[in-house]
Amino acid sequence: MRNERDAAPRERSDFVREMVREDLRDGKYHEVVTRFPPEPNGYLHIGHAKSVVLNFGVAEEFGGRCHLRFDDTNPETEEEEYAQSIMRDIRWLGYDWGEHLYHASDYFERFYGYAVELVEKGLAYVDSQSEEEIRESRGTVTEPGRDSPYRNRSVDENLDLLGRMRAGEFPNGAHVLRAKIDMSSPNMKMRDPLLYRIRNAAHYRTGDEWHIYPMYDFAHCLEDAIESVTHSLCTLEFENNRDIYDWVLENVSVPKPRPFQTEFARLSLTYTVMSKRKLLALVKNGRVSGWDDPRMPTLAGMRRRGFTPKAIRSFCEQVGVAKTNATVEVERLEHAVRDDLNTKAPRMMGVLRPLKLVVESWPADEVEWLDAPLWPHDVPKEGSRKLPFGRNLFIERDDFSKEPPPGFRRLSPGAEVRLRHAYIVRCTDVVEDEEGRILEVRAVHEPKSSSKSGKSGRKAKGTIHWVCADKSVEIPVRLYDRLFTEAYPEADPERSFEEYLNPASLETLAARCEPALGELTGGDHIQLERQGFFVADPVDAKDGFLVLNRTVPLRDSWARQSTKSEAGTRKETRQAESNDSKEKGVGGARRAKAPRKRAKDDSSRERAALSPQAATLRDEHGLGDEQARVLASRPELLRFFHAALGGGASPRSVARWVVNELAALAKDRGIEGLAFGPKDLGELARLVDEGVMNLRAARIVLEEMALRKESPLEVFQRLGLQGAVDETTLDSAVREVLEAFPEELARYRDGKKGLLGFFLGRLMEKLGKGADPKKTREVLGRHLDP
RNA sequence: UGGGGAGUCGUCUAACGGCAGGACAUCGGCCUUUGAAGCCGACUAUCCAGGUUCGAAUCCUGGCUCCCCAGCCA
Repeated sequence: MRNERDAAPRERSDFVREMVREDLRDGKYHEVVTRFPPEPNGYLHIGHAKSVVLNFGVAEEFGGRCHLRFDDTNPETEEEEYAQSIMRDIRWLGYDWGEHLYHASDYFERFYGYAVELVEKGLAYVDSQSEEEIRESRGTVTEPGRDSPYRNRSVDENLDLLGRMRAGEFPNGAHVLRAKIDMSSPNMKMRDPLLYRIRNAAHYRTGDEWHIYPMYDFAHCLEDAIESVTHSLCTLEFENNRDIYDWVLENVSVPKPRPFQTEFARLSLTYTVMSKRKLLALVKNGRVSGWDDPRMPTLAGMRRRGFTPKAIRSFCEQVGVAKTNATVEVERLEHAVRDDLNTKAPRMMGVLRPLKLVVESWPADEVEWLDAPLWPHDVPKEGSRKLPFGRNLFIERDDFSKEPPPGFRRLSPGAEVRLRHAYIVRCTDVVEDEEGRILEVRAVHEPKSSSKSGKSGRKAKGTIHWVCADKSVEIPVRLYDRLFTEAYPEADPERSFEEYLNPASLETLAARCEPALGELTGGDHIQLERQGFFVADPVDAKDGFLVLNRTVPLRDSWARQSTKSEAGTRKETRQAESNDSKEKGVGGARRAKAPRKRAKDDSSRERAALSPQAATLRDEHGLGDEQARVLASRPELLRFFHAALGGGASPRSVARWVVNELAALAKDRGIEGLAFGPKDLGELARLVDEGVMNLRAARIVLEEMALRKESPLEVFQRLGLQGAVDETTLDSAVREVLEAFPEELARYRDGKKGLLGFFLGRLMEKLGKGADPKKTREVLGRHLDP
């Protein structure tokens, strides 16, 4: 039943959803509760959007719910304004937490109760060392820490101190509450982590009620447990914190079933930075106009930039969820934006850098109002606007060239071009000033080529946009580009990311636009044909004032092509340099690449010679080098090997089972957790040696044996693995399989030999678990290549 | 050099011992009153080395590289 290839496309899945599905199936939970837990100390960015989409998405798909919970445990950085912006952004993205809005600060009293519980159990203590002493006695990653002199205070003293900390009797830093775990734990996070610190500061919600505030590691797991969260999804850097998460929940009385933490990779994007700290720095240093500057990767910025919630959501879904640290190319986001806007943004015309075009054949005082559709032929939407045409027009400076490069399909002396939605014109003259700057272009129009006359029989090789000079409106336009010049602005540890700010990330111009543009209101999306998608800035749109922000330019294969041919002469040199620059390039684009290549060289070294013990093992028992090496280095496997010997199987086969199969099984359960012993394994090896069962069947048997105490032969018989298949049944089975997959067969005969495995797989399925793969393959081979 | 994670086209991501697939990017072509969109095609990948297996991206062993952890931040 693996023929999903022809079935409906598999629903989008990832390791998180798979885990949730299993948990539900296994009855670990009966409902799914996730949460999005921002700290209100900054604005949400596209990285948070990934988490929002994941958490709300998973909850929705499994019929559960997702909580919005403010993780507001640090009074010094958090503000109501941030909380408001976060809620606004999540709603804008299209998600609704319903009644499930929570605050860690609402749980402060309960946290305190749990702290008291830990103290009473002797699992937490008040430490009165200075911050410095605590840091110093924590040890390093390679050296264990030392116990605090206050570690063994009595429960009563701890309780007393903790109560007075709460009451505000001490200055900041005088004491902390710590969990009593293990100062020599290899996991730094488990070296008596801090649970509470004194902060004599006003909290934006609880005011002066508290003088102690819980730390993340103490609070977060409790928040999840209190809310009956099932799947606590967080980013990879919290992997080390998972041990404390579990420790706390195992040691206090929280509702069951308790939540479990799972980590996934946070989102990084090229040409930007994504940490709140760095974004805050950009704001504070005035590098951008604020958190909602359209160049910022914040949701507020993207909204002003004209990105749509739908685009951001589908982008997040497309990049997927995994555990690999990865940086997504910003082009992917841009693609999602264009894809959405393509069917949502009506088309209009505006000239960014105007050049006067005089249609000499058109009467000076005559204006024709054309009817121009708002949508291209492939967007199934109705609607049009009135577009004035006259003698004096503006066209884009880039759309005229006195000496056109090859392939130029726009206006040039003597050449014809179509004016979008209007007439074909031919350039008759160019007016320049003394320095050769082009002042205006003159042309004549072809009256019979009007767009409204349908197929006029005339074709121009290109089409350009334009506006009527007298009837146009001037609108300020902001052209946004990437905020940084480097794909990985944080890659160089020697330099600040701010050194890579793109000086040209914002260009403001006064565009000449067709009259319909004047009707726009804040938040409206449009496409300026041939240029890009734009949005009427929703923040600056006040009192009838209008500014257009360029959301994203259109793809421009001409620009790509022309820069390429411009650089044509340099091409060879660049090619020659490319190896060199790849090695030392500043661009982090290659930063993961270079080391990878190096790895290849390093590991192709000869492997160290066999140890004396391994050599003895090999010679005494006739083992392979690899088998001997593994056995010699794993005492528990070696013991098992020796104990399994003597049952009649060849030492080499026994070694094979021990080294390959036993090692794998013992990985999760441990050798002691296995239901079989050395003798059983030896017997299995013998049965294979003697041809009673084939290797494939034996592996299935072994898996069963690991779970339940049962002899190899018993399992073998119980599962009906004796697959003595005679030639004729084999033959007809092969025929049937080949007939069932005619397409694959054709491709195989066409040279796609990899399909042999595909057929064999199907065959083995058909023949049952006991079938002998060698024999089956032989017969299959005869049919495939007669 | 302690512990915890991760390595699949340029980029992101699938394949749960059986056809290395998709998307973005790139490059061609078709179409075109947007050099857009759309359509068609091409290109390029399993970190390395051994081993097990009829068959390995997947299992075993070893190595390499990258990320995270020594805040009274989250």
